[in-house]
Parts: sequence; C-alpha cells; structure tokens
Amino acid sequence: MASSRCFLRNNESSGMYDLNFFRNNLEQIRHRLLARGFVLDAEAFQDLDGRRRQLVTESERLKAERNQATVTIGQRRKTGADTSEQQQQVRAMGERIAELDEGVKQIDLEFRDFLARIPNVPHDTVPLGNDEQANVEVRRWGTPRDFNFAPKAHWDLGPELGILDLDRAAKIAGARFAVYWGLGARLERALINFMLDLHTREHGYQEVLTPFLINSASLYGTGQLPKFAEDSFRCEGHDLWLAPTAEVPVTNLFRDETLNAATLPLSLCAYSPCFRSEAGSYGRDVRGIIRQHQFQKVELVKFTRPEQSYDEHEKLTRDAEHVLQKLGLPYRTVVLSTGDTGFSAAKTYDIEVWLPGQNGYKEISSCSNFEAFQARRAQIRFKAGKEKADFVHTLNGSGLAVGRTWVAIVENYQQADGSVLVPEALRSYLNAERIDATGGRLV
RNA sequence: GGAGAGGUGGCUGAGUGGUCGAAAGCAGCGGUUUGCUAAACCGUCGUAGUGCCUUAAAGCGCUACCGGGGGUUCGAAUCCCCCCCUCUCCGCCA
Repeated sequence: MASSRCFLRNNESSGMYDLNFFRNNLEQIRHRLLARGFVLDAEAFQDLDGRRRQLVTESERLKAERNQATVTIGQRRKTGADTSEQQQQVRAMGERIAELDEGVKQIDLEFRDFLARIPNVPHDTVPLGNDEQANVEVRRWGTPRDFNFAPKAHWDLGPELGILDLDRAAKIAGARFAVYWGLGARLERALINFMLDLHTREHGYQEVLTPFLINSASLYGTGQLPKFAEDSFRCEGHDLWLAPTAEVPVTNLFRDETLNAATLPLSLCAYSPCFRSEAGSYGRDVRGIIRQHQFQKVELVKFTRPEQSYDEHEKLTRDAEHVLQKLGLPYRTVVLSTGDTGFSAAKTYDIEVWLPGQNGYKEISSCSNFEAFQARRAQIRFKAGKEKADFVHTLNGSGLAVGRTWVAIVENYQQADGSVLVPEALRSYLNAERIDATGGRLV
C-alpha cells in the first residue's frame, strides 16, 4: 500500500528529509548555499512539491470515497443483498488509486534524490571563499623544532628503524597499506589508548566501540551517501560497507530515536579503523603512510541542543588539540572557507600538525558542526518535557587520526643518531623511552 | 547454514477478514480531593502526510501507519509470498 509515508521511510536508503524545513526556508537556504558555490534549483523543488501534493490529494480523496463504499458493502452483505455492482466500482477505484500512488512513489524517489544532493548551509562565521586558499588560521601552538641535522621523513626513518614495512604491506594487501613491527606496532596501540584515556578521563567523553562494517542507511544518515559512494569500500553481495570513519556508526547509534534532553550534550569517543578508497587522490601523498586505505582513528562525537552546538564545537576542537599539546607536537588550527567545507558540515576546523618531513603543517583532525543536517537525515531528535521534539545538532572530530600522529611523533622526535625519543606522556603507554634501530624487534 | 517461536502505541499485552488507531493495565499529562507526600476518583494521552481556515499557531476534516516490502479481497493488524530483526535448539566457528 504505497502512501505518502513512503517518502519518509524507504527500506533501502532510509534517507529522510523534512519537507517543511525546505518549504519554509527555501529562499534563505538557496541564498546561503550560493556562498559555498551550490546553486539550489528552487523552481525544481516547488515543481516536485506541487506535483506531489496534487497526486497525494487526489489519491486520498479517492481513498476516503472507497472507505465509505466499503462500509456500505459490508452492511448490505449482512442483509443478504447483492453487492457485485458496487464491488466492481470499488475495484475500479482501487486501480486508479494504485496509479496515483505509483506516481507519488516516483516523485518521492526524485524528491529524495534531489534533497539528498543538497549540501549543508554554511554558518555565518565561516569565511567566504572558493577553496582552501581562503581558509583562515585561527591559532597556532608550539614552535617547530630547529634541527641541527637534516630531519628525515617517516618513510625513510620508519624502515630504517625496522618499525614500518611498506614493501610487505604492498605484497599482502597493496599500495596504501602499512605493516608495523615491534615498537612501531606498539606505538600505534599506545596512541589509541592514550587518546581514549585522555578524552574519557579529562574531557568527559563516554567510550563506545561500534561495528566496523555499516549498512547503507547509516551512510545516508551522516551524508556519505548518495554522493560519495565511490569513496568507500563495499562488501560484495551485502548491504555492508567498511566504515570510512567512526562518525558513521557512532552518529547513527541514535538514528530514529528521540533523546531525553537531560542527556544532552552527549559526548562519545570511539576508536575504529577507517577504510577509504581514496578514489581521485592518485598522486597525492603517495609516499609514506599519510594517506592510506586503512588507518586508525579515535573519533569524538557530540549530540547537542541547537543553541549549544557552537560552544560544544569549540570545546570539541580544543579537546582534539589537547592531544597534540600533551604530546608536544606543534600545530595550527584553521577554519575552512565556505568552498572548502565538506558536504554535510556547517562549519569545520582543521587541526594541522607540524611535519618536518614535509616542512609544513598537515591535517590531523577535522572538527565539524553539522547542525541538524545529519539529524534530519537520520531522524535524531531530542525532547524536553512537553516541548515538541526537535532535531539535535551533531558534531564530530578526529581526536586524532592515529596514523598521522604516529608520523608526527617519529618525525618530530627524531634524533641525530636516527633514533626517536618517546614523548613523556606516552612513555608509560609504550613502556619505552626511545625507539632505536632495534625498534622493530621486541625482545 | 538447518529447525522452531516470535516482532502490535513510551512499556506490558489483547486482538485470526468489516464500524480496530487498535481492549486492558502501567507510565505520562490535566483536574478533584489533600496540611505535605502517597492513595483514590474524573478526564486526557501515538506519529506522519494532506485539505480547509489562519500572518502564524491553534482548530476542524481526510489519508496512512500494528518490523519492512509485495500480493489476495469490495474491505487486511488479521490470509498468502519475500526480506529484516529477536529468542531457543542443532551445525560451524574466534
């Protein structure tokens, strides 16, 4: 029985949108999307909306008629009267209704696709610009070390220390994969524990461990689908994808749920491996482990009330930065321009760590406020007392990308003799103060 | 993977073709009673879409929704098919 409801609930995508939100704010949305270079076809929206309402109205009118006729038939049959003629009429009515509902269904699909491809509206505080050239540095912490020798890049240092093995990784998996040995492997694990402990003990996050494979509905919920299907790995024969980031499973934890307002803001942190196809990034970061098909990440995710999301965004960004401060790694934080801000985000800070091997700052965390964009798609609401339920704001950020932190430590803490000094904060986790040429072998 | 049981409103749980949006209980909300609390009693109590009205809200009406999709029928929570999920047993396995 197709109905207007199928617009809201579709098994394979579960992409759901709030039509009223677009109807009531169409011109404003269109105007603000221009800032990020997206041209919203308002006429197409109104055309779809109008056609859909026309069909729905007609269909519902006929259904009301049919329901009445049905009752009459039931009553007459009880008295033994012949109702075959009326039955014939209702049957014909049913065919017409089916046609109309089929039309509604088609428009709903068109509508869904149309809406699913509209990016989020940038926040007022986001600098205008077309690309990363327009990003604005908001702060800088630490001073890049002055080496009295030529610092090496991690792709040289790692293999020399025996802790990083890209050749064998290529053999068993392919390009853009890594094998870590000994203290290299343990450093990765130490970083994960260090980050999780910091966020749960000092920043008030609740730890959660979620599946690394997720379904399509989850990817729609956070906005990776339908536009970015080619960025993720899909499991053949299943509606399952390798999670590109823990943002997806963690944010979707509360899909189709209404949270008690008293629990907000809700701060979660999750470790997970992340899998990305990196389609279209050929030739970028080809050396080393900066850009991998698989990497690990500790993710920070928050669910907040709308009025508190920007405060929480600032906090979340500081929480991520705190990891670098504890590790003594210089960084800077930039706010992305309208043109550089991702599809689902309203505002994003990138945290960039200093990498001697690149003689520059490299993104190590991206902290975004999605406002209600994801919440509308994933139907995540909150409710306080008698108030009508409203959509939460969702935010997330890396806290941090573990692989790139590994690189930052190896490169920033390298010594003239080729060894790597372990930052104070990490020593108890790594159970070592220095990684030298025997680092690959744990005796 | 095989066999069986089951998925109904915030929760528990009735309902096997017609007036069922769905009994009953609990929770919630409003009120009466009450020194306060508790109890009792009365009332109320799903979501979404759409039409009318309205600046809007409210209101009134209609439609849809009983895990999801499809089918049978004049008419489906109820009958049939497919899928998903939960539980039990078997197999396999970390």
